[in-house]
Amino acid sequence: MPELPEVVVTLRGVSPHVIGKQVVSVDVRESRLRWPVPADLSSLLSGQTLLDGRQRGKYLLFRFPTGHLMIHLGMSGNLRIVRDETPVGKHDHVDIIFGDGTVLRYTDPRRFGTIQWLVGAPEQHPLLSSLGPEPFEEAFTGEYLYQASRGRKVPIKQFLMDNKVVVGVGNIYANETLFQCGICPTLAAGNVSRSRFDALAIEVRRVLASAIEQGGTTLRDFVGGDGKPGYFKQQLYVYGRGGETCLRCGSVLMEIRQGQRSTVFCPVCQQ
DNA sequence: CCCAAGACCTGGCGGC
DNA sequence: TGCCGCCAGGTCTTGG
Repeated sequence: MPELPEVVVTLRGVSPHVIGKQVVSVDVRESRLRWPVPADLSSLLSGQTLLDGRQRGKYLLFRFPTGHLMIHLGMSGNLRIVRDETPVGKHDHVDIIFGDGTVLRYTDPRRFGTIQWLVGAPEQHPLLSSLGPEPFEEAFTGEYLYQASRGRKVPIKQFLMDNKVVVGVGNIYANETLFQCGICPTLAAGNVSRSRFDALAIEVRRVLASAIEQGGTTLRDFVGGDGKPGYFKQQLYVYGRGGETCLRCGSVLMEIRQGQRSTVFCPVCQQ
């Protein structure tokens, strides 16, 4: 599933094809996503012009004159551009059809994603109101992480994946950034030093930016808005490599479970 | 408030 | 080839 880089790649891929265009209809073939897709989505959107698209954490926000279409891709979702005659696959749940025959198609086998219609300021929506800073925002600094972590006993890896702390860092990139910084993922967040948080903030930005440049990470089904997979997988140092050797020191990488997610780290490089 | 675990889904893979 | 258990990019909800 998409973490922040995949969401950004998706947004950049689809935007040029749909912004400024008018919706003629919406086809909802399966409304049972994480929450039901609004039954009247077609009548809400039809006739409206898509003004712009942006991203908040892993949420995509498409602005229309009367509100925002908010889309989350869950674990297995993707959004891409097809034509109105493109054959429909089993998990192609929603089509947003524009006047020139362009279709923004939402696909999601596991249906953990969501599509909602927001009226008013998106930041005030319950799903967005308590999100932490964007990793590329100025507010995201080592000092911020240090302050936010005081007194916290959660392992640093889970702290980094907490959307109230910072948005966009999921399981792949949490594993990768901690490796790059040489920080053991099981350390209590509250015990991590200020200088290590400085390095971590820098590394989170660097890893995410690099993944975006590579078109994201494709494990099996992620494709960007242009239908192409991402190539960051070739640059993963630890994720998916438990039991293999560390690319830095040659030790055997350990794999453990933290919060029901797999963590892979080098017991020598990360302490 | 903090933290851990359960819940929601489908599909791919390894093992037998 | 078939079935079974386990695993997967997220995050809300519940319970202690």
